Amino acid sequence: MLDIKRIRTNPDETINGLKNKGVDAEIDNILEIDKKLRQLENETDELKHRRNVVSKEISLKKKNKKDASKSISDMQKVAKTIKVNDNEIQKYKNSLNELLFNTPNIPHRSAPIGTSEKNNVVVREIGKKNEFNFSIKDHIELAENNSLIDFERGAKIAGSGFPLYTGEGAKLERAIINYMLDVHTTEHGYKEILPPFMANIKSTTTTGQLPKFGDDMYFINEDELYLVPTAEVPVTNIHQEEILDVKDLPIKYTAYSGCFRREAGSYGKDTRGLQRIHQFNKVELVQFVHPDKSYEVLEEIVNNAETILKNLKLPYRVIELCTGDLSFASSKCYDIELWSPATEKWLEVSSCSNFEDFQARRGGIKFRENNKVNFAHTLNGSGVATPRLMITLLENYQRKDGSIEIPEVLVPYFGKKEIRK
RNA sequence: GGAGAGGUGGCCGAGUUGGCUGAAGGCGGCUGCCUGCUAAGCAGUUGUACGGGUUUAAUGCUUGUACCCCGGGUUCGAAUCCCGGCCUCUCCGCCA
Repeated sequence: MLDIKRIRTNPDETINGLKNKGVDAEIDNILEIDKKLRQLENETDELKHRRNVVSKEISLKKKNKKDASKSISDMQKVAKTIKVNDNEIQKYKNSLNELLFNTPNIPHRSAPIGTSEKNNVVVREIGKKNEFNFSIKDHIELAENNSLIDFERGAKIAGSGFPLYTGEGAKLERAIINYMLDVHTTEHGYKEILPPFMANIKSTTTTGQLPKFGDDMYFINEDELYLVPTAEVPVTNIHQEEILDVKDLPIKYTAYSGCFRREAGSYGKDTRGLQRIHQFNKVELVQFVHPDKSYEVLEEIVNNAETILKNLKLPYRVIELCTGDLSFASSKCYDIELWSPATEKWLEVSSCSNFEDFQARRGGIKFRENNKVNFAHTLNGSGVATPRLMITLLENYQRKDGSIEIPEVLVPYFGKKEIRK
């Protein structure tokens, strides 16, 4: 959520920033409601002040056995006006909030200006694309030939987009998750979290999925709970409505979670195999930081995710998203993409964002420094999501005979050096 | 799912015949005094949000309103009374 005071004092900054994101914000409307709201609040505060004063007088009069009926009848009228005004104020507040909660974050000055992913910038490309001297198979064939994933039975159980990992496939998935968590906790200093896989309306509003993107999530009607689309949601909300001590910053959490996404409206896109699925596993990195540090920390988070890919010796590249491609809540974002040799495409496995105080305002995540309270900055990044990692791992580590080599760092976790049928 | 208890400031904990309680008391925190250092002691101070006025380079000062789980209601006036909801705990049932 944007700071209403900032919009008030510098509306052009907001308008231009949002324009870069491709959004026509209703700033005029926001300012008008804000003005009316404050005016009415002032009037009503004065009435309430009078009521408080006179009520004390009434109390005294009664104590001294004096007649208070005139004051009481006066205050009856005042009370009525207050009630009417309070209702009106609530209406203004509701519409102001609706506007503010639906207004996206402003891009950071350093984000490249552009309208679509075509304007994204490749920051660096690491690792060499493998050269194969045989005709390679794609991940689906590799997974099915080696009995790692049973897509058909997964679909039987829950529908397409719900892969069923079996045998060594299940074990490899688990090895990857464990490996990533270990690196982030022991080498990068994150505290491990295993969060709830469902979150309520307030929590999903904090991170920005609600109110606009509710349709992307699975919703349990009876309990008013969303299945988490990412661990970002539960983990960012750990400190919802808290005032942290500046000494405790930065707070660094890493969390494994299942991720559930309806992917509505993307039928027909990347539907084969693991590319775009409804349930997947991800290890997430979340940090709560001092506002002065958040852009430094964004680079740190990208590096943390890259470490995993470097150690796995998979070729990847880092993309800086242009303003038009930034998500609703983020000010600046890097994507990391892995190279899939079978499809000859780059596949996104991580998205690292700085939200500045956007989520913190929605969720009331603050910190105290020198007796002053301020909003923290929140960031997160995938470290990383498993499905496309699995795709590129299988494809890059396949051998001519159809077997799959296990990357060195995963061997202790997987227990074997190769998968061979 | 059934029965009961309860939700007060950073924490503990008073306050439920409605008014003088933003909230006693204690702990913790901060400031000053004291002290060779530490501890103890003494004095003061100590919530958040949103406004108004004044002021500064940053800041500060002052004033108002709201907040005792959330939302309604009664009343001139509610932490205190009434209704609805949420959450926590205990017991029973069910269950991985």
